[in-house]
Amino acid sequence: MVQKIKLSTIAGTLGISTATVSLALRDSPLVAATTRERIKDQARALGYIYNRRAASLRTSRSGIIGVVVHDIMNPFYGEILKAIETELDRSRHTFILSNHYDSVEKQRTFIETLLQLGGDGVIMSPAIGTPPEDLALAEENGMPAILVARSMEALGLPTFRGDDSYGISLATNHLISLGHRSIAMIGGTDQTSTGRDRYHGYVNALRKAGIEVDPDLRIPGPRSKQGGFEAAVHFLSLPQKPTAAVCWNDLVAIGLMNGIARAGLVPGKDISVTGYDDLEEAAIATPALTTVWNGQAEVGRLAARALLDRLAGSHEPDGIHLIKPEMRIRQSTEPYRPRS
Amino acid sequence: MVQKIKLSTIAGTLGISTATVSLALRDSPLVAATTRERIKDQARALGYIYNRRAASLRTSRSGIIGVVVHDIMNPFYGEILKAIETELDRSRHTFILSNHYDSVEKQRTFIETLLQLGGDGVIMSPAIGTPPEDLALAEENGMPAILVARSMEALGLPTFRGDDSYGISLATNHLISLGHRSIAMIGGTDQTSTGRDRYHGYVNALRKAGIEVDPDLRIPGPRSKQGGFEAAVHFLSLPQKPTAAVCWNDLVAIGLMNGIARAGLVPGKDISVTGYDDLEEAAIATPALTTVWNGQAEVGRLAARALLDRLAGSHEPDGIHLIKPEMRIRQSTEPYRPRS
DNA sequence: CTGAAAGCGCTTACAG
DNA sequence: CTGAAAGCGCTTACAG
Repeated sequence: MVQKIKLSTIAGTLGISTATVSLALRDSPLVAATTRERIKDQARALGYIYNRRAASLRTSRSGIIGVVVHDIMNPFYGEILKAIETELDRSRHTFILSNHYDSVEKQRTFIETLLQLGGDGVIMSPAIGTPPEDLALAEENGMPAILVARSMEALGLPTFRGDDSYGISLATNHLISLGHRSIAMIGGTDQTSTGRDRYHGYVNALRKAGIEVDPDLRIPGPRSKQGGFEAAVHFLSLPQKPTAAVCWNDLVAIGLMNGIARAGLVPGKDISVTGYDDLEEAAIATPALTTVWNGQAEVGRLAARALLDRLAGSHEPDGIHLIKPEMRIRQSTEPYRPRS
Repeated sequence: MVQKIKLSTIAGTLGISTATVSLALRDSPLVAATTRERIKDQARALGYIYNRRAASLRTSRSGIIGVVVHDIMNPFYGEILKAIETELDRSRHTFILSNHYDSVEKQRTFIETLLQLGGDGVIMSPAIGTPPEDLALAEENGMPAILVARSMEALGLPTFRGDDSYGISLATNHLISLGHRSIAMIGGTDQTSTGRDRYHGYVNALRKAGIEVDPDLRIPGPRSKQGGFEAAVHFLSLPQKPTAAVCWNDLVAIGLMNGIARAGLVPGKDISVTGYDDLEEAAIATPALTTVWNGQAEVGRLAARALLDRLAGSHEPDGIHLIKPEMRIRQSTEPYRPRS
């Protein structure tokens, strides 16, 4: 590295002040167009690199937005992130990403780091067990927070997610309408709002159809392909011999179908399976997965817009914004027929 | 937000200088242990937030490391990233992630942003068509770069990736040893070093076994599940009726198997399929995928370590470090039998 | 072991 | 339309 080029270097070589250079580089109308061009050319020629930390120290805005979710390798979050990225790119913000893996400490460390870097805002899907103070920390230090996919009732922060209770009832009703009566629910946890909502949606749909709810038909836990795959053994050995499974999400459904196939049964034919989310992958699974579109791209896009609007000064109403899920019927569900 | 707490606030309330506070908060032995504790307690009590931009402006180190790959939603990169994250977390570095989607402009913007933020270093899998100047830009401005998964011969930067030519020959030889003679290669591109190496490895393995290479058995392009799925139609209609397919990666292989199943054939039985990478998902695919372990976690871990070592002053030898791939035989490959 | 002072590279009133 | 000067919040020699 040679010697650092800074504003004053440009100003010096051109015989003008740093104030004018600073203004010109940010396209201020206060600087004459010709001067502006001369300055920009010189900056380019010298290989000038704008020092954002200096600027940020002065203005106390950094252009950095933090995003923290459970796991970016989970395509559900991946699809949300992609939408956030698209929206943020457009407004020239830099985003810093982190997984919390549901560790409250890892999440808090991330929020602190973001504050230290002068983050302008944060979009997060809070870790299980997040104490409200951890989110309040952000807001108290002038860093607005927006929630996606999971709610935190205590704080009334702007939140964007799907209507889980309604969505899961769509899947359950679809199976009921095909004649299924013994329907298991695979995966999820009572520790998140999403988990509770989906289980209630499933229970309510069964009750409305006059089907007795058998708690043994619930296999909580799985949230991944691996989890769904492993749950197949448990599912297939249930004495009630369920003919259908409502899965926590597409990953669990695909894993479960793989496990069912491994056991010699045909998913779709022998056992009807529904997913949740409608990941890109759902349509090309074998059999193609019947699932519930959960609006990941919408969630990401709206959350990013809400944050940008807030940073621009407009104050949208807080509270939960629910995206309405939609049924996607494919080949993994078929009319009821008894299991041998 | 209330009024900002800074070093001088702490110093003021305690009646000492900011120099002492600064030293104490970073555990300098220059400050007496009792003073240090008193200062730390006060910092905590006041809710002090360290201002990294100010510190970074002064020290010209930021603790930020950039990582840019083709697409973080691709589990191949996801597994590399997870290993990088683990290694970087340990040394209290913050990492900024970006996709370039093989857009040279998006990649350059990212490098520039990183320089503006004072990034300490960057780990990247360069976009197709990256001009050497773009990487030189980083080095020239004092930001060391480490390459993963893809090479850029021109610059001699430290590079960590699998030995593609050797790895693909493992898969090809495995199929040959099962008696297959008509073996297609699905996916990949000649525009990356990886793509060229894998195709050559496949061609060489066939030649060594005395099998004539038929260029029509190559279906270049696919790199995703969707791509593999769509390629199935083309593959199944090849007049040569190949009985096996060496796939560009696990995603293509899984997609291809889904496509084969959709067409009424049984992947593994009717058509043997190999993947590449050994993603977590390979083992639970149906049938379980025979593939080549490509050492993603190793690549990520070693690249992160190499960068941290360089930042700590030690200068490892540049050049390409190849991870040796290993065969993972599962159920998607079986002995040859003619196609009807 | 602790303090006074300069300086990192910007931006922003304030003058002219 | 342009310039001189202060200040953002740290860290680091340098004194004592």
